[in-house]
Amino acid sequence: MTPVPPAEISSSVRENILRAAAATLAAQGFKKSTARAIARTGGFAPGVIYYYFSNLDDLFVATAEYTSSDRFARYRARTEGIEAARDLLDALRQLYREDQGQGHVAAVQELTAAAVSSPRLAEQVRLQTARWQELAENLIRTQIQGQAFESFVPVGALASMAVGAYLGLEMLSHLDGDRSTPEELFAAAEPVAAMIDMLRGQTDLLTD
Amino acid sequence: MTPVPPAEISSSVRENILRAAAATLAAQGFKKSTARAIARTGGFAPGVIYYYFSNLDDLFVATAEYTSSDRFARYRARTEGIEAARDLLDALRQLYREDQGQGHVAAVQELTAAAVSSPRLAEQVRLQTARWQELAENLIRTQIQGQAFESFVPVGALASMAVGAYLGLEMLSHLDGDRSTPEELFAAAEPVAAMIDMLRGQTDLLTD
DNA sequence: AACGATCTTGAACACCCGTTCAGGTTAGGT
DNA sequence: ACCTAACCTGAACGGGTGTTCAAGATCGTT
Repeated sequence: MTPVPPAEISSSVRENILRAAAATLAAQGFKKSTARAIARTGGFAPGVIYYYFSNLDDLFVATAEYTSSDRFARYRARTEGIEAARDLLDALRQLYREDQGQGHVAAVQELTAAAVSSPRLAEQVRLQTARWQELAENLIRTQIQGQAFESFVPVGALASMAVGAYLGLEMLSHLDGDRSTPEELFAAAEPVAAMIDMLRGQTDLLTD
Repeated sequence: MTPVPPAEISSSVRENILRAAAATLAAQGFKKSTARAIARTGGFAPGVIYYYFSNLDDLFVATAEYTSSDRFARYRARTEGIEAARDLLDALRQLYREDQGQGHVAAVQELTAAAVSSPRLAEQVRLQTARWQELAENLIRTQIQGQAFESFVPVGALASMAVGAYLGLEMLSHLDGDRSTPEELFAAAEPVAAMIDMLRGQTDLLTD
């Protein structure tokens, strides 16, 4: 009777459910992501969800973790240690391109909106957001290290802004049904990156 | 039999429904914003919704227009013509404070997420977003007018970024249940504003 | 005072929801 | 061959959904 799976052990089925949940969220939105809809997407019976998760809320919390961690790991690995702002920008542009159409971006957005009515989900989304915030802070710190303006930059706040801009960018792009490329936005960041690289080492430009 | 109200004429009831819809969206999220829930919030019978709107989708499209236009008008009036970057920042900070807790911000967010499954709603949200984008472009253009770097600035892309950051900021703040103030983010923008004001008129700083 | 147009109500309709669970399937140990 | 534990199925349950509509309320005009 409703046995909990032995945790740890197995299972690709669990992951299959998570993928189906993410895909359904991205394609249909939170309201239409019913147990039946998710099951249809994944090609399994609705009942199986309740073998691996105790209820739908549980599934969505797990989905928030799944869709973000996956992506986070790749972002961290591919940006850590990059020193030139130009290279960092290119890396981000490339990562963004790869994620487009994967559906995880849209899923996160739906889950964020859904968080109003689920404290557990809200907590999970906050947690994931904090990880991104920290990653952004590290990237910014690497960029400005040794710059003349290093001590002027409010890193935490700037990181919040960057994360916000990134989320907003995805939001807007998703609104279009992913019709618009974010290429122009990355292009806009290019002069900034160039300026940062140019200033590197010039220590007395803003001390006046 | 289901007569359409003579348009134009009347009605504060219609607005009352829109307010109730926005409030319910903000407090309960899109999924729980049912006809009955909205009616309970507004203190009217569920049936009345269908006298003023042809269905719930219609109501949400109208709500997207209502919550954004209201706010947009105030933003435009209170920022147009401001020349000093510092003053603009203060105006935005003040406007943001006033809107906090009004619920319109959260409502827009819910509607944006809901747009995946409603083409008409998606179209309306896109339309409102375009208006904000245009406002941002005008503000930026005013700020950089006559600056040394005027010709370097990709105004359109920068405006997209600003709108994205603003949306993202609201998203993050809403996630907290509005526990966190965005004060620190505005603080982060202060050095930037100061720099813009400082550079005003110095025409040959970046021509190298 | 009576009327018609306008507005409001809430019970009723068919339908879909999250969740359960008795039963079926599978696979490995003996 | 048989047993057992794990896994999977989908019909069935009570309850909530969007929407309709007959009936009632309201009110300016006559």
